[in-house]
Amino acid sequence: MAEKDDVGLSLSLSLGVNQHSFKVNNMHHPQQQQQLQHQPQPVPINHNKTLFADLFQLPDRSSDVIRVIDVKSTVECEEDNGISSPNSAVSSVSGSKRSERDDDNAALVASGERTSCSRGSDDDDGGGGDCEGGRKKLRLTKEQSMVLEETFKEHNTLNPKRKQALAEELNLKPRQVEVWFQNRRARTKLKQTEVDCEYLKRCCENLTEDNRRLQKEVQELRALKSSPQMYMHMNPPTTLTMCPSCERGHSSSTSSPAAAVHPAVVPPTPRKLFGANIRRPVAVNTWPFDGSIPRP
DNA sequence: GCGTGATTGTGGTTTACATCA
DNA sequence: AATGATGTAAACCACAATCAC
Repeated sequence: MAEKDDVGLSLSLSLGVNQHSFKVNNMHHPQQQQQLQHQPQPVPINHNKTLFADLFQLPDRSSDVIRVIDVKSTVECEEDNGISSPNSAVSSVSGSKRSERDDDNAALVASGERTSCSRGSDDDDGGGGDCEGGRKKLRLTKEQSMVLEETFKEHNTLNPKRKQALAEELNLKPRQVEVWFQNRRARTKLKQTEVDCEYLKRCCENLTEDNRRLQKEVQELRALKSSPQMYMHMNPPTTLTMCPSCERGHSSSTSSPAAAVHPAVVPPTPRKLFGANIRRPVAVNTWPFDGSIPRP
């Protein structure tokens, strides 16, 4: 537990959380749902990654390594386990189907019975009284958290079958499992965003520095150009990088026009783009990634 | 104050169904 | 009458924002 959580983040392989573009399993017919459950899970697409890769033309796309943060890096929940037994699951509305929830809520609203405790009909079986005084929150046990966490790592979304199975295994309601996954995704994404932001800041600083240096180089070259004699006696460039946007060579550490003439002298060095000291954060993982993700 | 379970509102997608040319 | 295109409502899921413990 200690090793991965030193900084509260764990880095591993995976895609991120954002998966707007893949909401596939919403069939209402039992038959179709059944079929769906046997289909491979839709592979979420990380837009953050796309953004980075496209914006900065990351060289490393093949690996599709992104940072994914382990929000709940501290799976080691507090030791207050006594608070939460699976059976204390007084919270949550009904089952996994929104229609049920909506119907419940709608019914409550319609009958004017809706209070701050918006628990649905799930608690029909004796939970009705738990509501008084606002919603109560259960605390998942260490075991429940661990199982959820593991499942989340395998895949950060749920299909109905998995949800049901998890709920049964953990003695929770499907809705609770669903909510846990939603919150987990949201908080993972939040952490991811923070890391991305930090990363972008550093990229920006480095690019600014590079820009400053290149401007200086341009000035020097212009000066040289105005004195042809010196121009002829210049040494060849020692390093050269390819400008990713215009695909023309740029001398990066020497100032010679020759660099622009022979851009392929040195292969482009991706690190140049971000500066040598910046390493792009690695994706925090949530599920295994085989690299075969279709891109939009 | 923070972590986290739960709620609410919203948007996107798919399907079934009705209507029309 | 059969058929394909189109519009619409319903159901579902995921997400963002927020509440509350």
